[in-house]
Amino acid sequence: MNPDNENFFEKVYAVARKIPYGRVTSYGAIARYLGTARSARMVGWAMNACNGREDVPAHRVVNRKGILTGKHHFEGTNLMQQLLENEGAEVEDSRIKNFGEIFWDPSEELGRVTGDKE
DNA sequence: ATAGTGACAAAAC
DNA sequence: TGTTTTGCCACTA
Repeated sequence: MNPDNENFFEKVYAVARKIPYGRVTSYGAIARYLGTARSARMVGWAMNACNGREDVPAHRVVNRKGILTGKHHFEGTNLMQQLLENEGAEVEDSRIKNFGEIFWDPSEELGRVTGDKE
């Protein structure tokens, strides 16, 4: 199946699901991987729709500052933060302290296609 | 088809 | 230095 066949949202979910445990990424990173770097807002919006999708770890997706911008959309007030801390992330004041350490870039980890990097 | 929105991002002030 | 504004693209009404 071609991911292109899926809607933009589905693509976002696909990448979000690929986020490894204890890692986080930014909306822009996902958007860029999808080829729509300027639609970072769409990524976040897709997350909003993913509210009912437990398959999508939206709590691992934050803005480029490592701030849990979308925590307001979760059930509790700090549910998103709790989940991240549970995964080993150092979160304080709704912000990931070691964001730069656990940051996971899809375009880097997933690598592009062909597998032939060089 | 038009208008409005939205969990971002980066530039401008 | 922090705050404000625009841009951006895809989706919904």
